[in-house]
Amino acid sequence: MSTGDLAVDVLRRIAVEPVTRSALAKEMGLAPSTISAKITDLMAAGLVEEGGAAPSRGGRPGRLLSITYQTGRVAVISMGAKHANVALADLARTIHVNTAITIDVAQGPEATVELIAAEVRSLLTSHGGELLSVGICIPGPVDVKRRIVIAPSRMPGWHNQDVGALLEKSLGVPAITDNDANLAALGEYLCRPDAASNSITVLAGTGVGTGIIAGGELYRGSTYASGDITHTKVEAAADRMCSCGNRGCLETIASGAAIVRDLGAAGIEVKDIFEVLEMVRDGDPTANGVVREAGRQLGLALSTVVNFFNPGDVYLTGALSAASVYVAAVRSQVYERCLPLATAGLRVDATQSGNEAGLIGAAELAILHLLNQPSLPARFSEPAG
Amino acid sequence: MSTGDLAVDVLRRIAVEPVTRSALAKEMGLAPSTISAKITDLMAAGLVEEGGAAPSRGGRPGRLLSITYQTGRVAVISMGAKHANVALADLARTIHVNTAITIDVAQGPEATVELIAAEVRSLLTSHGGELLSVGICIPGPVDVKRRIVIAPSRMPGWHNQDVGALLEKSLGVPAITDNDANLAALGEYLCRPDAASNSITVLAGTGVGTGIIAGGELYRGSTYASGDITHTKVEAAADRMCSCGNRGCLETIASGAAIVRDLGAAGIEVKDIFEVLEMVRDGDPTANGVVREAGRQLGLALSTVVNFFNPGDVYLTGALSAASVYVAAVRSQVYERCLPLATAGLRVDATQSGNEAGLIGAAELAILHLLNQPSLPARFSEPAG
DNA sequence: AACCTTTAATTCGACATCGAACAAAGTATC
DNA sequence: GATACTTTGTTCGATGTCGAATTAAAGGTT
Repeated sequence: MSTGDLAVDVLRRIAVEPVTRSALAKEMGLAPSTISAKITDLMAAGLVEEGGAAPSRGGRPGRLLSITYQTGRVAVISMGAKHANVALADLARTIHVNTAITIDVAQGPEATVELIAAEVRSLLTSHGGELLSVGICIPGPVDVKRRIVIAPSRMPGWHNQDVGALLEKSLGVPAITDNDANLAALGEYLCRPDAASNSITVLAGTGVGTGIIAGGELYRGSTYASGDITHTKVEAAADRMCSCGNRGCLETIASGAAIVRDLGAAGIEVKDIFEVLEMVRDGDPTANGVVREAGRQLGLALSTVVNFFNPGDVYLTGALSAASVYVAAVRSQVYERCLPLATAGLRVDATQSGNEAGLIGAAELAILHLLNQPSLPARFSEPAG
Repeated sequence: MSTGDLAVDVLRRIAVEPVTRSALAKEMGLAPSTISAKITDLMAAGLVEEGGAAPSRGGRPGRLLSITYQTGRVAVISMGAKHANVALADLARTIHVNTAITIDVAQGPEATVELIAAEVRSLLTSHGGELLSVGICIPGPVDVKRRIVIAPSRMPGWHNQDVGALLEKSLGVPAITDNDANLAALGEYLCRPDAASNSITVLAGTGVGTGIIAGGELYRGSTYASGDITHTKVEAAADRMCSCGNRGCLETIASGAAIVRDLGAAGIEVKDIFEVLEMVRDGDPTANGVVREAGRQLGLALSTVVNFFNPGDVYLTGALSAASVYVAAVRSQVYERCLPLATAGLRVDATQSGNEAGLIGAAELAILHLLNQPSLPARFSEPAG
């Protein structure tokens, strides 16, 4: 993810970890003189400072550069229908605190955002740091350009709402909004040093969504609707009616909601998908079977889009990705069903981010958004409060 | 499709149609001074010359620029198993001649390429022009980087063959090779002034393949295998065995080969898909029904990838796209099956290029390849032989 | 200790692009 | 037909990037 602004890219890289000028030049493929010039500017602006010397590698040791402003924080939020994760990250996208709060989207945007903003303020008070920017993952389509939620099936009353504006009003810093699966895809891509430049990230929790990375960039489609696979037709769901009006959709058989429903039909009453996952961990055979079957059906649907999109990696995130039977079922179906050329070198892997991929992606976009604000240097050069 | 080389982009634009400097600057979003500098260089190299004056638009009239070397031709070839189209295009990608010859891929690469090269030489003799470059569409996967054909199911004996090298050896000019559906997608994208930046192009002839444009660039996937939808599972094909080893693949019901087979099973013996299309034009009810059903099944499979990829446009090319029942069937299924957000603003349209999209895409890549050769200016400034 | 090798960082000239100002060559208006 | 206006194209200074040469600061060798 290049920002187009070289100074911003350099600053971001320095924020991740102190580095020397020559390391920056090599990593970013730029001339040493170019890096030197940028560093001179950034130091003059008070954004970067020289630290100690890097260990010599047989020659003159380099001088480590680090960002001056270390207490800046971005608040990142992952919204569900009943819960939200609220976290604080630094400019290197490292998450420092991550708390879960209870919300209810049915209460509407204003009340919900206020609950979230209160938690952000509480975290800042207890953990310190100055808030610079906010990013939020929405479980529904988001028109990123106009920054509004579009027809979210699981969030009635949120259509056309500008959640970013509500957050900005309450917290007083710039905010960005995007779909949860998109941000999970971005986060997973950023987390992995060896990530393929084309990947599909599945977010499997109560619902199932996917995010797409194409050519190393987040791909959102022509109407911000990309990544839907829940309405792929699968034979095993042929007789089930879907909320979309058709029959046989994946959603009716492979989502967390469907798993809960199926267990209920089998006489096992469970509250939510987390309870199911506990049963799976405890070795309950019925729960295990239902989760495995959901994984098989997802794998079946995924094989279609893998054949079409030919990604190098498929990442599984969300609550269900914690169940190894689920991951194994998806993987075996994808490898069995896809064409040999599509599976050559294909990796199907559960998230390595402890299900923080969405938050990391949100942090990335929030930081980029912040650094693209015209008034940036002033904010940054303020001493920490 | 930007080449990264500004001079090349400017030259390409001038080749399309004489333009003035200021029009170039506006179209390409560059400063007038930048264009002036480039034009000075290109004129010094003998590649561009000033023609007459453009009509005044209320002020000083512009001076039209055109390319000096107007007789340069690229040969573009579209290969099938039994036929090939061999054509000559100019630097503006306009196709001047297009002939069909009989080949047989079973004869192997050397013999087949020699037949094609002979036709290219014959066209040059009869129509004039100097050959600058060659591009060829292959009905199978092509590793563009290593420039070899990979495991083409319809071309046994061509695995790992470098068709480009054979063409270069025979014709003595640079050659490029790519998959036919990829080039059709590129050609269709280039043909349409209002093309969406994300599109799926279906090439439906004897087989069915798709090419993908993502963010205005041709997308080829991680192993050059992108665009396969023929192994999507469709209910109507549930009992049919596919060459891939699974059952229920789209290919067994919606391809030209399947249509021919189905008509045979219904007691109507036909030679190939072109014969079927003639019957459809003549109003044969059985042929009509089979083609319509094939379109419905393709539309069903397409709806899955449209939901996933959320393109702005879907283009139908290949022999079957000439049948309006086929196009209508695809369109109705896509609109019926896809999510409202994915079909908002979605266009599903038959090719407008008279099935020359693949050739146009091949011309594009061949010209870019040519212009990126280090020895370019010398070649171009030679007077026409 | 003197010298060579290796790596780090800067200096400086070349080049591409931009934007603003300017010159050129028409049309429109009175 | 004089003047104002409009559009085209060039000139010129500023900026950003590159690459080669140079300086800086270590470690290793004899």
